[in-house]
Amino acid sequence: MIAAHPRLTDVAQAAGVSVATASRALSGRGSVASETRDRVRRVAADLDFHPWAAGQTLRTRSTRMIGFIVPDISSTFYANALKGAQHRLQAAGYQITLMDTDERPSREEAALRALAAGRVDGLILCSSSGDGSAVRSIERRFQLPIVLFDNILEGVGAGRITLANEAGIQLLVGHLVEVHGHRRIGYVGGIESETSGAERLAGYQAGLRRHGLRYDEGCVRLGDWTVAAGRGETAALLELDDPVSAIVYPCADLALGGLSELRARGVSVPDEIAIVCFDDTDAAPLLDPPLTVLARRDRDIGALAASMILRALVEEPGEPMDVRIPMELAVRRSCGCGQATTGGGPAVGSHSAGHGRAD
Amino acid sequence: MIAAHPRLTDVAQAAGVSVATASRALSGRGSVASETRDRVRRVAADLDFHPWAAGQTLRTRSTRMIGFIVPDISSTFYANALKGAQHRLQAAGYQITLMDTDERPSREEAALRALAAGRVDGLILCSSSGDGSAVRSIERRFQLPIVLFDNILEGVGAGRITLANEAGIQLLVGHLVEVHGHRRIGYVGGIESETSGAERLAGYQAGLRRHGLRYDEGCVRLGDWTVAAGRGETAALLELDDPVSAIVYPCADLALGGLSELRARGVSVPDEIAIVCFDDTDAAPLLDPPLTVLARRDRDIGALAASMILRALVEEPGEPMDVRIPMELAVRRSCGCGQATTGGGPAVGSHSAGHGRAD
DNA sequence: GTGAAAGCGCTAACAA
DNA sequence: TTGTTAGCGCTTTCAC
Repeated sequence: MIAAHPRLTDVAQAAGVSVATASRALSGRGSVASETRDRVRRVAADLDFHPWAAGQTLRTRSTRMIGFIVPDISSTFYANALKGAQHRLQAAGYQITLMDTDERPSREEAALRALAAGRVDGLILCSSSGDGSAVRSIERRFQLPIVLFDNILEGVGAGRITLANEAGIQLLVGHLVEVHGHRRIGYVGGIESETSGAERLAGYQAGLRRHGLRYDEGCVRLGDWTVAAGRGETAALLELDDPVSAIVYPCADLALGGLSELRARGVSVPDEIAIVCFDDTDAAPLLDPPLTVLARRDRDIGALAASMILRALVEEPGEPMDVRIPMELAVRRSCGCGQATTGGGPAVGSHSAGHGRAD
Repeated sequence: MIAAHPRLTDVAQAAGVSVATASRALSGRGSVASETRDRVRRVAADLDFHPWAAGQTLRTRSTRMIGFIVPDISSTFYANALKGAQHRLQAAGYQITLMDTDERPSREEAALRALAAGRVDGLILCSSSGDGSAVRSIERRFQLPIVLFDNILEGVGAGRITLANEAGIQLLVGHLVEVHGHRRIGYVGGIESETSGAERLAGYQAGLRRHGLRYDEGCVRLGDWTVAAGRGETAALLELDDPVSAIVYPCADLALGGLSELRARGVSVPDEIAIVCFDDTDAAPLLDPPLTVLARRDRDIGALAASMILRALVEEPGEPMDVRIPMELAVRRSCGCGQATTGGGPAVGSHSAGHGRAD
């Protein structure tokens, strides 16, 4: 229930003009005598008038809302991306309606439908589904600009932003091989329902190939993208007859679980087993040992998604813009590097992967 | 820009009824012949009709949106609370507009004004401001139900939820004194602009008092609520002539910074200095040593806030409901306890503090 | 049980 | 430059 606040008619009346003039005076569109405009604005300020969104939306067909759909807002990557996006959108007069899908494709689709039905002007979608058909139909149906973020779906999106998943993992594998001489490297990943998971696994394979190492299916364990799975799959990897000397984790939770399992078993990291991780987090430099990861600027990435949406909102639907976010090595100690910083600021290495724009 | 989807008139026309009947058939309010109702609903489904929010809002004065204002959504506490709140609100047909204020009171006020102007039906506010006057004026002005969450502001709020800050910290201090025999305990906190910070500091003081320990101002360091400040203030604490043997941290970031500083200086935790922390996080059990903290059910707390808002939305504005969330010890190793789990599930101790409801 | 019509607050086309 | 007016999509009286 929304209660009485001053309406445009109240402002108009108090200023002794018509609502049309009041509207023009406040919006700046159309011509108004500067004297009148000032008077109307003064009155509006006195009355603490704010135009009622529903009226504007009904008339202009714009909600000034952008939907942001994420699998899990408690992931720092999405949270920081959201902050970056919000910052930019707010500057452009937009607000964010957030939907957390708990990684469930069914909820994602429900979120999509709920928002598409006139609640938002555009959508930033971090899909956790592998199936783009729902998105495609909604994009067509509602002619709604959708920016795909983190995970790509085939044939959809007014813009797409992805991390350099494959190149990033190759960077990690390369570091393990070239700097530390590992020859048998394991991979504990999540089941790849979406592109980013698949690309990371592909990066692992390509990394091995590039360094002339044999790809052994037994060294790859895929489960959920959770701490618990990280623990379990790492345990499974340790049972191997011919054990690995290093493990690559494509996400923070898996690495946390893996590290916990290794510690529980008394396996020394990085002396007995080295580990590296795709995601950086606040805690990563403070773990024991500090985690070697890939660094990126989460907030900027979110801001970029926001810019893409804003662009799609004003421009004709041209070619979808495809951006790959490059990754950089943040070398710490879990890879075996000796005297790297234990502090917070990621010690960013000199290698970098990915390129600014593809397509 | 929102594009053409079917309107209620389209549904009505296709079903051969008036818009009024179509509206009644779909909403279930008013009487419609069951045959007619079924026909209309079938047609609506065929057309994939979704009522356009702005029209409903304009007419009913309800947006079915709840604003959620947080200082920092990348904090897992707020993120999980949001998830809990969203879950409950969605079930009641509401969505969430999120505003992250980056801990800036000016942004908080801007968020408040932006949302109050007809964009939301109610507000869940995690304030980072100590001043309730802006909130009070908005609450009055717009007659908007506001649930205060985590931080309390004087004389405002249709409902208030706080953690048992004081009792929780006392639990931590009590554990350090009773179980581990510490007599000189430091506190590295944030500058208390809001109630929860002040209550935690008060809990520290009360904890000392209860155990007959002298309160020494020199053992208390207050800075920002950040990792960097945790590092700096911990360093300052270590410079003391008469050093402390344990440190209490009232939030996760401060503890992370503190732990990092201690490690950098080669101070062994918990042998030389024991530490405990108010906040639990995913990483806490995986740090070295695993952090002894207070456990709580973040999602449930968010769901509770949502319930309060929903209640305020339907009921007359009765007495504001005041709830304190009790805290429990999750004993790990940073306090000096020996063989506690290193794994993920918090090893919840038997003590608990706080009570279900105050007022 | 159903339809006609009014009106929520706002903007924009048109007239003056 | 300003006012009059229509109408966005929906719900809800009020007649029938």
